[in-house]
Amino acid sequence: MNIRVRPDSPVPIYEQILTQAVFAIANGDLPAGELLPSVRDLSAELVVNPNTVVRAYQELERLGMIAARRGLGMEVTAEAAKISRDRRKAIVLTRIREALREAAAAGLDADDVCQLVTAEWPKLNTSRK
Amino acid sequence: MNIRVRPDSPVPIYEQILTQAVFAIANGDLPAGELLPSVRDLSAELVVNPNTVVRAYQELERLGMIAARRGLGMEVTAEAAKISRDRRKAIVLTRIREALREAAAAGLDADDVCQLVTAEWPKLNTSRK
Amino acid sequence: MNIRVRPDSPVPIYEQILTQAVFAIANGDLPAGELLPSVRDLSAELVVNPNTVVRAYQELERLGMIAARRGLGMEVTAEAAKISRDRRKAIVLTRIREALREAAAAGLDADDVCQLVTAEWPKLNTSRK
Amino acid sequence: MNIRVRPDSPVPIYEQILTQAVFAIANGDLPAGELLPSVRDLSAELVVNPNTVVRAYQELERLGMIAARRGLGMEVTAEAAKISRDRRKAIVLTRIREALREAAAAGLDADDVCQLVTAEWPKLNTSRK
DNA sequence: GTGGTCTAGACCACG
DNA sequence: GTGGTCTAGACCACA
Repeated sequence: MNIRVRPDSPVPIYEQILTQAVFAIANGDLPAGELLPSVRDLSAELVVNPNTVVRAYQELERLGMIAARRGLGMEVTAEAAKISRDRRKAIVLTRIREALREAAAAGLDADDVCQLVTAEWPKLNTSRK
Repeated sequence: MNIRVRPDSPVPIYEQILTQAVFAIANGDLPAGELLPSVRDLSAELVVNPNTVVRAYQELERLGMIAARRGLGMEVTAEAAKISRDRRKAIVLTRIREALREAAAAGLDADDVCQLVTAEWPKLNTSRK
Repeated sequence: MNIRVRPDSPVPIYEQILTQAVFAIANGDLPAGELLPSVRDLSAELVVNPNTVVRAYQELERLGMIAARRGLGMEVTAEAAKISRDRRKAIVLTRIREALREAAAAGLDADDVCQLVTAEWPKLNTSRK
Repeated sequence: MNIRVRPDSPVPIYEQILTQAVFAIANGDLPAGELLPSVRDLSAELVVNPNTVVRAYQELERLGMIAARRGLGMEVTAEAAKISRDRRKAIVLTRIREALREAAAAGLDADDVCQLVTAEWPKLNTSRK
């Protein structure tokens, strides 16, 4: 899964796991039918309490992206890819709206923001190719 | 002050007050020497716990933007304008960077984001004219 | 709230709390704007671990029936009544479908089931008036 | 045996096998003296863990409906027909009582439920003709 | 005071 | 082995 967790981040660990799993599914790294790493394995790998992983998995299950196969583990569902892409889009839209609201309150206009965006973009060290 | 608080926002109420005060000072709405409304008055106006206002004021004091005038109240300092503009810039930059990081993780590029910005901008119902 | 929990029931405690809260809201016992008992109070009253109550509350929050008021507690939302009634209906439909499927597998027909229903109904000691 | 298993059902797989075996015996599809399919064969046919079939068979044995014939397999007992009919009745009654209890809690009355039953019945895609 | 998160460790049903 | 539930108790931010 290649999930990495920053325990000192303000964003909850279970949410970090959740988000990275959503993106992994959206990217096709976790195809439908694949079994997720077991709660115990992943918690050991991330050096995190099993319950924290459980919570992330439960959220994924609630979103319909994974389903429990009793005695086997959690399986990526057929609809997971679509759901994950929708959710990813929603996450981005929400964050951008929040940022815009604050930018507007700061007295910036749309052009200012676009300039900021194009200026800041290259500074991001993302995993994009 | 014309501060408006959204109690159901994910951002803490004290931080909403803080941010709007910073912006008000940066815009010149609160010139140096001006007295802030008393904790009691503002908390009553915002229908908010007085402790919440106290915390916002403490933060402003810590930032050097207001100072206590014994027996009178909290006064906007001479350096407040400069400090507030720096901080305003930092706040907006931070938020935008966060949004960009997630947008990049979702596979968008700079153009996509600018399109989003210009599309979303008019939908904001801010207090700007 | 008048919630009662049977710790030895096969249905999870958090789900018992959840279901009874849903019904309480649907019945109007918990009007919109009302604050739920605090996690600590309810857990003490039910002689149950606070986390168990937390889980039930989180589920209610996810359903949009309650919302956290920071520092105050959990508040019944305006839409809670409608949501709870919908959910209550869905719960009943699901259970009846499951029972019917088994009844059909047992070789009963619709008339047999209706006879069973009218025969069993008076034996229920419910809280209905 | 014509047993069909739904792995994603909330009811445990071993219990699905058990119930359907009980019903098969009650219907006379499995007369006394008949040999059940071997654990190995049935688990292969149902694409299910052999231990799951073992557990279902153990339960049937515990109920006195089948008995081990050393070297041959599991045989339907003489008393199986009577036992199975009693149990079938109990199973259906239990499920219906559970559904009724919830329907009552939701404020429905006996007529409402009967209407639901006759409305839902044709929608079942059972193996019945 | 409130809820939110996390850890540690237990027991259970299921396969 | 798997996940599901529960307990006990800790620390934090917020009001």
